[in-house]
Amino acid sequence: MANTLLEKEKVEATLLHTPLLDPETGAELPAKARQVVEAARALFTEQGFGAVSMDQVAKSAGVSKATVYAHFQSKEQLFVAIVRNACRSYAETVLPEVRDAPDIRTALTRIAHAIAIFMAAPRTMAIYRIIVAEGPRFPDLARGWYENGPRSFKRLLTGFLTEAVAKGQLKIEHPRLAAELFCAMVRGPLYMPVLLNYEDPEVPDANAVIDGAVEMFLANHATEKA
Amino acid sequence: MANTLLEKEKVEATLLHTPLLDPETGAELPAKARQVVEAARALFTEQGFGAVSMDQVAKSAGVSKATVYAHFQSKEQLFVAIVRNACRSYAETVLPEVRDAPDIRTALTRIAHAIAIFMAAPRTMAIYRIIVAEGPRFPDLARGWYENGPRSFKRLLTGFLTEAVAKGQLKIEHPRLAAELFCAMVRGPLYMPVLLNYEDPEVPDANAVIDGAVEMFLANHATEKA
DNA sequence: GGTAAACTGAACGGATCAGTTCAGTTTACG
DNA sequence: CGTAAACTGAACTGATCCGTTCAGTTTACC
Repeated sequence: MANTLLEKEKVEATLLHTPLLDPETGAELPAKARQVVEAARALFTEQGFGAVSMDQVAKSAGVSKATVYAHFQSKEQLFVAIVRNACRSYAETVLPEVRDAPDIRTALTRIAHAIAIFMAAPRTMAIYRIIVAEGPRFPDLARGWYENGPRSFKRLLTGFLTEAVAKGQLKIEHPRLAAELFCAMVRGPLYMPVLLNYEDPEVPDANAVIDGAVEMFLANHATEKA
Repeated sequence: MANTLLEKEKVEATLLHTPLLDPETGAELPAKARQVVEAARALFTEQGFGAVSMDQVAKSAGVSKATVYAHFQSKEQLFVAIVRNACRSYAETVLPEVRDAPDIRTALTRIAHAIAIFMAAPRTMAIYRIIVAEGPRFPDLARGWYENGPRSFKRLLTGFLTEAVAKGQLKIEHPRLAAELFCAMVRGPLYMPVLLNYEDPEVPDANAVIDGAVEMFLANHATEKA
């Protein structure tokens, strides 16, 4: 399975170390506000937005409720702050490391690995779950998440594929479509069990999915020399 | 785009005409209970489980709240009844019509169409949204939905592919994996905009996705004679 | 050390909601 | 017609929760 430059730890570290920013001012959040955001993120992702009370958030953050409301106008605003911070793009950290892969198959496999690891991260799924659940109530938020997350990643992947075509490593008529299909092949079979917390023994395991997706992709897009 | 035996109307009709059954006894629900389920389904799928009160359900069903509780133990039980009924498998109605397709490419295209139409149905997405949102609170329910819905469909598709292999129309090493990848390619790019109610102009349209998926699939799995 | 800001904790208002109760009305049916 | 079941509507309980208030305490900083 080759060693992947994109270990699980590295991806998760990236997710954890993004500093918390105020979405309005762009400044870093003060300490107490950070505590609140961290606690609320843990609670919301565990139990959902509706199921968590602000008293719980305050208690779990080790802070008085008055302090919570001193930093965040409302429960909704707190939620917005969480998602805004959580979806700041991981994508940039994934693709550059892949550019120096020995061949295109290896590169694609690494990308697929990165997608799979990212998808399987509980935090990713938790945020996704909340976005899906509360999307109708926060349309702007859902849109922001989508643009910073999935769309941003697919743009980068499209760019990568386009470059590979220019280098003669691949032949692709519609790179954007190809990027969509590739992502979908890796993500599709793997995310549902994580989302529902239910391991379906019939679903092929991650490595089989990754290899299958790369195989399928190359069957359609490889150039002769590969 | 060829005429599809699987028109949107037919799929939706199938979804609408499945009779409402009591998940416990299997008997048909009495009239008032049906009203409640229908009203609750409309409200839940529109506003989500948490945002709808039982008073709203009763009012919208044209029924007293006491009657609601005469038929359903609790809000949770009502929800269970809704999802159980909603996910009774649509899959069986989709695949048989495809068996007499003139060639494998046409068959795959029709299947892809059916997936796309089903995915795009607001009712499908609404149920999915609730399953995702409330899954942690109703693990059994989420599992039941998954088994009756996605898994059941993929099993049928796997069977279809296996038959096609036996007939020499396709060559596939792992039919189950192939089924997963095919589904994912069609569904992946198309469902997010519906889910978030946000049309991303960068995402290829449904026909492009369907054709692209079929193309990719056949590039890997077509036999020489195709 | 002193001042201003941030924070605490506890209480409280106002509102919503799940689920119950019940006396009275409608419906189904023999 | 008469009876039993189903249903109504409205009030009520008990609980939760968001968000506010405020007197008192801690913290940061000059």
